[in-house]
Amino acid sequence: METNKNEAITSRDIDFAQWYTDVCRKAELMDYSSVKGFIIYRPYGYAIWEQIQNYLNQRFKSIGVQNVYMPLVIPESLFNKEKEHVEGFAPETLIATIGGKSKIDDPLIIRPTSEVLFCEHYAKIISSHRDLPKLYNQWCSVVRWEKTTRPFLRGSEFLWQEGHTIFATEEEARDNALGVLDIYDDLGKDLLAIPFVKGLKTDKERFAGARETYSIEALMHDGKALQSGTTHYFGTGFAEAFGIAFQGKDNILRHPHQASWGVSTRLIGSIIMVHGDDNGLVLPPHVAPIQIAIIPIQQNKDGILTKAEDIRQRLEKAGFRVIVDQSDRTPGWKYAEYEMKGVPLRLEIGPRDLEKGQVVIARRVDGKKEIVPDGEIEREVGRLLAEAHEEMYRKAQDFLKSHIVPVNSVAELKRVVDQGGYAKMMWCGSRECEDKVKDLTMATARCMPQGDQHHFGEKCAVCGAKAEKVVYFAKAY
RNA sequence: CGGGAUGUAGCGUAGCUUGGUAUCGCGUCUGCUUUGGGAGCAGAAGGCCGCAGGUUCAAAUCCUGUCAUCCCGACCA
Repeated sequence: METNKNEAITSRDIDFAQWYTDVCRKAELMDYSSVKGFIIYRPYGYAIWEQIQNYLNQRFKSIGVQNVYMPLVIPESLFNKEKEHVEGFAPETLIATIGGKSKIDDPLIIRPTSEVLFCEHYAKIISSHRDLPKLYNQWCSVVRWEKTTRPFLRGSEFLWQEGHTIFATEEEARDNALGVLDIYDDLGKDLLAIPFVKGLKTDKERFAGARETYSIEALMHDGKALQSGTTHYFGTGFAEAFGIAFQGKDNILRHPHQASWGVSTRLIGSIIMVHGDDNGLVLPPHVAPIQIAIIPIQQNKDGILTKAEDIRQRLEKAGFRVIVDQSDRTPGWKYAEYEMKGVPLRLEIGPRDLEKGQVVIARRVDGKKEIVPDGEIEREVGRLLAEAHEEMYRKAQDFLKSHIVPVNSVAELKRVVDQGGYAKMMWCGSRECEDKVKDLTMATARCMPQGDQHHFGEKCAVCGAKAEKVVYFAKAY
């Protein structure tokens, strides 16, 4: 069941939202299901997620994280234990009230996040300082009954990882939250070719139940920000609510400190909207499920397919993800198809190439073609993929940097965010000023960035009081 | 959850005002010829007209409800 590729996708500049939807469907990343907000992750889209999982599993394990799996459902009575947390999620929970044919007395919440399940478990298994720390993570899906949904960006169900860690001291827990934030930042640099702004969330934007929330924020091509991952320091609030305590070496009973952190399939949305162009998806080489698509030209002629297959095997042996498209579509059709799907490199092999002992390699990121001698294919593919990653990261970083603009008034801020990008503002830290900006401009405080807290003014750009923080505002998804 | 739009074959659509059993293009299948930027010819298959009620001799068409998708707001990864 192929969809029709002949119709051009909507141009980004004409209708960015429509372009996004077109790419999601025509690149075969997902399909809609019959229930609002629940999407089908098709093989090509899921394979991108698997690359992200592989990277993070490796990084998580290097800091001592263990994978676990918690139940899908949470009894409502358990969920209600931490007050702020409940209030944060209550409006968007899906609840099961019937089991078999009988009514369930304590209704079961389909997890919107699993804090309370981890806490309940931790309360049982932690009693001594010897039981700490615990660094658990789970890969699962969660359900939040969303009003507006968009593929990958906001779904009623989405896939994610949620890490829930617990430590003896505040310092360790906060270090964990910050350390994983750095891992997420590396994920952007190493895998996704996406530069993030990372920093501390304002109190208003903080996660329900957390003491501190940190986030990585990506800037989409249309100038809107997308929160792409969060980490939280919880303090001892959950531990107190759930009765988690440990006896220290000093024989005193204490509550441990917790952190949690997660990224979701929303990252796929980030990849699409940061790198994509009017020809479709552009995948960063390290997440691309297919890194090289080999297109045989006049494939019925002697030796062409044999050569293509030989090259495929050589590249696979060298560690690349590669396919040969032997279907009987025309070469032009295949070019367009793999461009739509964002495959980083296309390798053409035809009679002329065979004769001269060479191939043609075209890069998705800029369309440039190179002629490569047969004997150098493995090496050149490695170089071209590395260059493509660098090029994509550099382009995204240039775009990000040129869209962070310091402002000294709400009027200036509005101009910046209306045009697209981050307005960088000095802020007194009050909720009133934050709310006022949102009311007047539709922009929200994305974060107070790490590494960009150099004060460039004395006064809050909203109220004129003494400025405490540098904060970035943007319109967000 | 408010405002607007739309659901007809895998995709895009005509038909709806004025009820009579669904049009066209692409895709799919078969065969031959093709192949360096979305191939050509010939033949074929494919439809609970989103779903559920109602009106009627008769409903894609009229009425009611419902579900989903898209866009714009309010709320959130």
